[in-house]
This record gives sequence, C-alpha cells and structure tokens, in this order.
Amino acid sequence: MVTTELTATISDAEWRVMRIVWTLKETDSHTIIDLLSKQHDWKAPTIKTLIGRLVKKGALAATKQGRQYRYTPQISEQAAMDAALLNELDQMCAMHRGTALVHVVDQLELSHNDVQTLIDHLEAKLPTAPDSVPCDCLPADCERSCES
Amino acid sequence: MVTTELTATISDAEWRVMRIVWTLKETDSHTIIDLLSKQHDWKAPTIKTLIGRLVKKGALAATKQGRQYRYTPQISEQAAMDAALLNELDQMCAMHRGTALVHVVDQLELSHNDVQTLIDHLEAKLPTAPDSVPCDCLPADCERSCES
DNA sequence: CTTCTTTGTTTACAAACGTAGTCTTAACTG
DNA sequence: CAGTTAAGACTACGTTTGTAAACAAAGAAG
Repeated sequence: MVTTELTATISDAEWRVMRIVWTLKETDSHTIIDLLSKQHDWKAPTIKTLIGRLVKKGALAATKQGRQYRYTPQISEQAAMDAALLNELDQMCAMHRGTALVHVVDQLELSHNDVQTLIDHLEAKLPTAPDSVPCDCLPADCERSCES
Repeated sequence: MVTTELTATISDAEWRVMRIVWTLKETDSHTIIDLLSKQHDWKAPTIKTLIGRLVKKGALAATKQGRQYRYTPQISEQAAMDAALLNELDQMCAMHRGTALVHVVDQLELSHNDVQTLIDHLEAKLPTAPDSVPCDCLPADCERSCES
C-alpha cells in the first residue's frame, strides 16, 4: 500500500479550486468552472488544468459518473489551512513568530467565538510558556542572534 | 520617483538568505555563504544566485565596499513575516481562519510574554468582535457556503 | 608583474506554476 | 443517423524557483 502523500503542495491558483470543492463537498467541473470564471478572469481550460493537477496530486478524487466526473476533496480544508500556516511560520525566525501572530490577530476579522477560544487556549498555555523562544536563524554555535 | 515595490515576493529559499541578513543587519556574501552552506546542502553558487535575485527584487541593498558588497535588508523582517502570514490567510476561507489560528497557537511554541500579549490584544478585540465571519468561498449571490 | 583566489555575473536547466489553446470522444438534438 | 456540444485529455508556453556550473574581474601573494 502506498501511503498517499497528503503533503501535496497546493499552489495559490489551485487553492481557489479547492475552496469551491471544500465548500460544496462534492461537485462537477462545470460548477467549478462556472463559479471560478466569475470570481477571476480565468478561462475554462485554465480551470480544467487546475482540476487536473489537483487530481494528479491527490488533493481531489474524481469518480466517473456517466460522461463526467464528480470531484471530492481528499484532504480536509482545516488540515490544509493548518499545514499551510504552520509551514509558513516554520520558515520564519522562531523568536519573532509570536509578534507576527499578534499582528495577524490585530488585523484579522475574527468572530466573538474565535476570539474567546483563542483566549482560552492561550490561558491554558500561559503556565507552561517558556520565558523566551530563542532565535534560530543562525547555527547554534554562533553567538549572534536576532534581537527581541 | 518610482515607488519601490516592497511587495517583492520572497521565495522559500530566498527567505533563508533574508533571515541571515536580518539577523546580522548587515553582512557580506562570504558570511551568508558560510552560514547557509552549513545549514543546508547548498553550494556557494546557489547562494550567490539567491543573493543576486534578492538584490534585483529590492529585498536586499548592496553597497560596494572595495572588492565586495555589503548587504542590508530593504524590508523589515517583521513586516515581511506579517505580510506573508496575512497573505496566506487571505486566500483561505474567512470563516475558518479563526479555527486555523487556534490550531496554530496550540502547536506553536510561544514565550510567556507573547502569550500574554496575544491574550491582551484578544481581550481588547472581544467587545467588538462580530458574532460570526461568513464564508467567502462562493459568490455572494450563492446560497451555499461553508459550514461552521 | 604574474598567479592564485575571492567575489560577483552570466548562463543553464529541470520542475512547478499561471494561463490557455486544441483535440477527442461521448452524449444530446433534431 | 448526422451535426452540435460539452467534458476531459493533451499540448503549449512564458515565468518563477531551486540548484549549480562557468566565467570574468579585481585584489592578494609571491
């Protein structure tokens, strides 16, 4: 059994397609093309290409139904979002991630419920939070590091 | 005067270079190559290419000093981090961004101070936070949308 | 002054990506 | 049954990215 590589990297344009399928849970290319060609200036063949690439990557499943296919997501939206964000954060200086999150929280529109949940989770983290997270931009044996 | 495009998109590999320069604030190619060829399996020419591209993009300034250049960041690290994260979040379903943040906060190592700052900012947001943030995956005139 | 070395520039090349035309085939229409 | 569509497959092409070799110029060393 081949462990299906769910780490499939989804490009920006492909992300648009995934969002449609995630939202509709199951749909056909006609619907995707219809919705996306409105939102963007994309031609039908462009969207077909994106769908094809997503199927090849294993991000979408295509099950034949008569003449056409029905597409369903093979990866969860939330998992993809989490992975994309953590991945992005991962390549940034560990010391500054916290500040970046503060800025993000400041700028993002969040529901009352989301804000409360975040507070709860953060409160839970407080007791065990380390005094500081060191910069990891340079090799460990290097004296210099980012400033706080 | 040309408004220098600070929206310069920095690729993953380039990001590694920027982190070195951000941390050292000003440095030369020798230092960058030295540090990066240890961290990764990159050959010197690879890193030279990355530096060159960053200079062309305007992310790094190169000021000649004798035979070589001194490189300094032209964009702030924190600004780049914020932009990258917000950009990533921007292409995701608005309705699910909050949950993604919760997952990120859960998984990330944050300093006590960062956690407290996040709590403070979130507390401040609570009063004005909307009841819910609607899904923006489909056109507005479409009945369907993501589930909570 | 000639040679070695360091630093930067040019060129290279495959994979991924954004964008889209063309072709084929199967179904719908009349 | 023939013509028209619509869906998917195949092909295309310029750009960006990751990765690196080759080359040139300018100092450093002898």
